[in-house]
Amino acid sequence: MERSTKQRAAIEYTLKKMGRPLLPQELLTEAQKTIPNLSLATIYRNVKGLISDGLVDVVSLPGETDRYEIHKHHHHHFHCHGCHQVTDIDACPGDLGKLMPEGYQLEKHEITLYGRCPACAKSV
Amino acid sequence: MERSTKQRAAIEYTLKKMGRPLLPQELLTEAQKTIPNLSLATIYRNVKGLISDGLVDVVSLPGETDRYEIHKHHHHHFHCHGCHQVTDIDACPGDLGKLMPEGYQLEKHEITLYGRCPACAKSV
DNA sequence: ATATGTGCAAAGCATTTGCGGAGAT
DNA sequence: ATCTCCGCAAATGCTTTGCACATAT
Repeated sequence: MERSTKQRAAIEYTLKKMGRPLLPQELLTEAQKTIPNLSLATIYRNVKGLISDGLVDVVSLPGETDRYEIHKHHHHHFHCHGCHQVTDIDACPGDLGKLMPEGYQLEKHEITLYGRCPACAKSV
Repeated sequence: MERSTKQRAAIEYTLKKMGRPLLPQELLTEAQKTIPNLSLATIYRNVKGLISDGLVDVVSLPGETDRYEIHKHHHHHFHCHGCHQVTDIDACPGDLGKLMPEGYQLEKHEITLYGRCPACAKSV
């Protein structure tokens, strides 16, 4: 049975407040503003629980440490080559079932876009 | 300047022969059939070099160790929830530029499809 | 001959786990 | 009172690195 602790509440609140994918360390630093001696292990344990509950999603990019963000409606991600920041993309090309080979069942999909954000596009 | 060693050749050859994303350990085991005392460190060092040369691509899936595969024409991946095997998808929805917010520059994209392969679809 | 690549073992990180104590029910 | 959760520190697993030797050029 799941208990509600102030740690769990602070972690969920922080993810909700920030609204973008956060690294475990970013999440820790931010949540420590509320609970000073919060530990990284607790971040990991609670995030795992929040993911099981469908409240949080993992954002995993090649060569990058996994980030976590509060669950939103279906969306995708943009990863800037310049500043490495991850941005939500609230659009989707839709039906990808037509890409599937015969016999394969499609359950979900993820799209990651790479490039440069407006700020980094200028400084090239 | 890059040298051509038998280790590098064996690693490239193995990736080419297998034709699917391989875990470092799988790649090591397979390439050791040619070079028995090949080390994992050499796998990593050479794979990194092959990636820089554009000969190999990283296939990164959430919660999974990165896999490596020989560079092919543009394609995507399907990840089976049942057997965890990764399959190439030789199709692409094309122009995703329309998903981009104003001012963002799109350089490339990756699509990962999740579901069940024919074998695993039956056994549910 | 020389500089780069290799194997081995140790070091680095991100993440997980064991444990005694704190806190929720 | 009980059982789960927390903080801390140690452990784990993947990847990188330092070093002495081997090898391609």
